[in-house]
Amino acid sequence: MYPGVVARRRDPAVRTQLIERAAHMLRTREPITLRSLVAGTSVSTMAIYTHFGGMDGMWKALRQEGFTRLGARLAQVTPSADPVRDLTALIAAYLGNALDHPDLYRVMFDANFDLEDAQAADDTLEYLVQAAERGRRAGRYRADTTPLELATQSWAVAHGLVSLVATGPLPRPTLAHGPLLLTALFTATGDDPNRCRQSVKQGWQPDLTSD
Amino acid sequence: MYPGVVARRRDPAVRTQLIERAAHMLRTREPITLRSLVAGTSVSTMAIYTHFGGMDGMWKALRQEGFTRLGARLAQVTPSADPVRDLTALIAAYLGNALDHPDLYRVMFDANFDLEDAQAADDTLEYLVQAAERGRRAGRYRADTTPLELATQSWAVAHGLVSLVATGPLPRPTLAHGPLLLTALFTATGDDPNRCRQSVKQGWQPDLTSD
DNA sequence: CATCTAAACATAGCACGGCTATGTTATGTA
DNA sequence: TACATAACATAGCCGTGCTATGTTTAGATG
Repeated sequence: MYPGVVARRRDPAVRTQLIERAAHMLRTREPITLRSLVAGTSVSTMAIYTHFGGMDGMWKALRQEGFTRLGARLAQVTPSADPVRDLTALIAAYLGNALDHPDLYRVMFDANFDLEDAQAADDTLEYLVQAAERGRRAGRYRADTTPLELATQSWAVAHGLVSLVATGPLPRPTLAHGPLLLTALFTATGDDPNRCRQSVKQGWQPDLTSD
Repeated sequence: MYPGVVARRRDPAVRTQLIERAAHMLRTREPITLRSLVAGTSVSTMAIYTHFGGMDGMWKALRQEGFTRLGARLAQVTPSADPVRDLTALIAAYLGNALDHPDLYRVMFDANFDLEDAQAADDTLEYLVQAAERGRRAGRYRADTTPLELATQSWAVAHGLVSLVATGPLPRPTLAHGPLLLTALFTATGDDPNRCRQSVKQGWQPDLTSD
């Protein structure tokens, strides 16, 4: 009788509000439960089910949000004429993000790593790949290492260091090993040692108060 | 009247049984809850409280167990005349352990990293420190890097790589970057490039079917 | 060996967690 | 304006960790 009839649309603002509140509760170390999350908002517990399908979906969306924020932070790194400096700066930004939001960082790598949009993780890696690609074109790396490989290796080093510090047993000064590790990696990939040290030194400014 | 009286002692076998069952449930992906853990055993839920003080204490003990197993695996690495080979072999064993028991590995680095005995984590690190120390004495490394620093750096690299593979988004073949990363690190610390490559190649045999 | 103490142990029930069933309301098309 | 549909509110279910309480048992003492 009314064939093309379409019902009430869900309000995207509710979804955003819930994710932002969850991120804030994570930051302030409040336990995030179905009821505590909706408490203080104008919506009921059912909102979590209509917008996320349950708490699992909410955590998934929160992981997604973490990658989005990381991507935004990496985007703030302005490319220069020195790709090695840039790649270092990207890694430093990665560390800064993890240190500023350790709980969110941990959530990002939780539970089977299922994201709503797996592309989001690839997109952040792409920042590193791009810098590596420019480094390869600039002749700073040997051709037998692909940009993706170098980006992945840089990521592994950064993740290992920062996760052991931000959510692990190592003390914060351990981060000072970052430049040495990156220099070791870049040099092993073909960059000139002295030039590499310079580039890494210039790029290594982990801004720990941005967001 | 009976001043020095001592009451019934708790049975250590119960504690061991519960931890082993928890480890097994972790391996078989069964959800570990207070009730599901004691189900199938002859003990009641109260046993978790007398032996661990609650589920938190049980997880803590399980983390401890993880480090104990890791230590046992590292102990299987027999030292040779080549300390760089040995350090590489230790890292390979570390990776093998994490890949064999990814869930236990994740638990080990969960939640504020509080262990029953913080020494256990240091003890496993000590294996790496010892190898690094022997490497320094053999003149393979410069004196401006302490054995603890080199061990920590090796750990960070290994942890970053294996956690992104075992419980993260990277595919398993990514582990093949291990030798390159270690060679880069050891070379940057002063080892001769060719000799280092040899040592790493000899040490890199991640036995993934032990335990 | 009998006795008494204290802790291990079992049982029952609490508060809170995620989730679902069901009723109500708002939205947008016809 | 009428109606179909899905967003939304409410209430209650089951499973969770935990605690209160009663019972049992190991073991030192005399």
